[in-house]
Amino acid sequence: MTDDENLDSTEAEARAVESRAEAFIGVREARRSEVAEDYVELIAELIHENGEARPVDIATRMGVTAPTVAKTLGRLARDGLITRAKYRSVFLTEEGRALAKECRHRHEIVLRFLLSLGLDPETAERDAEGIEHHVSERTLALFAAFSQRS
Amino acid sequence: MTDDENLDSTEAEARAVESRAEAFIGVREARRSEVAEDYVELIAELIHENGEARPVDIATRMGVTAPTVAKTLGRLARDGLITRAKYRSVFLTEEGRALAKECRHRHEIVLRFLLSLGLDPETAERDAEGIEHHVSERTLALFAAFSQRS
DNA sequence: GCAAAAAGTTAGCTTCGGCTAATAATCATC
DNA sequence: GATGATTATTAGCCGAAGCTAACTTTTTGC
Ligand SMILES: [Mn+2]
Ligand SMILES: [Mn+2]
Ligand SMILES: [Mn+2]
Ligand SMILES: [Mn+2]
Repeated sequence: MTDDENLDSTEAEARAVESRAEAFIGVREARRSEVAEDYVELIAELIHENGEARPVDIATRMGVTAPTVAKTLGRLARDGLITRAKYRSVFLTEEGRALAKECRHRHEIVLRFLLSLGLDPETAERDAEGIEHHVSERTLALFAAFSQRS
Repeated sequence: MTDDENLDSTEAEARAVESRAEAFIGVREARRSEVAEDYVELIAELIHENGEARPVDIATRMGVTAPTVAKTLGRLARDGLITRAKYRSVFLTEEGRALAKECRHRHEIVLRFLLSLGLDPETAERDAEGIEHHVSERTLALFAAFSQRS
């Protein structure tokens, strides 16, 4: 093996390592918004169906306790996704509404895709709830195209 | 609307809420093992390729700092997935090896599936790294079948 | 309109998974 | 085999996201 080859393979290896690290970094970044995404999506749905989004309804649907919801809503408010008044229901900001819409759209595409693959609705819903947060724009487009075509 | 209808729709609604909550609970549970899964998978790969898994190599590939690796390895050891001696490389336990094998298998199926859908390799690797942790056995089987067939 | 139930909040605890700074051990090189 | 570079560990910080217990406010039903 020449020195040149050695250098080349070392550099190629370095690029591979770097690119792998970037994948993990990207996943960690996606992870950071998962909870916020699920909350705004659910809040939008509750407002649409019930006229309002009450913490108690968020809690039962998310399968967490009321204090957990309270704390999370605090973060959402801090991040400009919702507004709220003490002991009152929650409202989405413009930004929150935009995020909710985007999340609902993504959720539906992923769900439809899994269903069109032949998955049962229960499992499809369960898997979609997790997968939706880790699907790039490109993948989403491929999912949508597949469901359409099939 | 009769009382009966009212009761029925209320109970159906309650079941829907319950099932939704279970989906979120399932996703949260999957989330709890994501880091461990990625680590054992990587450790197995490093041992296979380099003969040993050094914290520094784990760190560069995961895109985190050395202390983060040290702390995570502590949890993996506590959970019986690895063994280690101070200032030495890491080894997988029987259980760790089993988990690594399972994760590698799942990772490959998800990756191949995304590639066979027509996704570019870079994005496929990135998305697979996140999606793999949220794919049920059933979905995995469908993914595998699809890649096979196409 | 009051009492009980339901809903919401607050305080305080836990674990996880990230970080920096400082220290310690190992390895490589001369 | 000393020493400088690399690698590993420890201590200590932080925020997210869960929980229980205790308290307050609002809503409901008589
Ligand atoms: Mn989700
Ligand atoms: Mn969703
Ligand atoms: Mn992964
Ligand atoms: Mn993986």
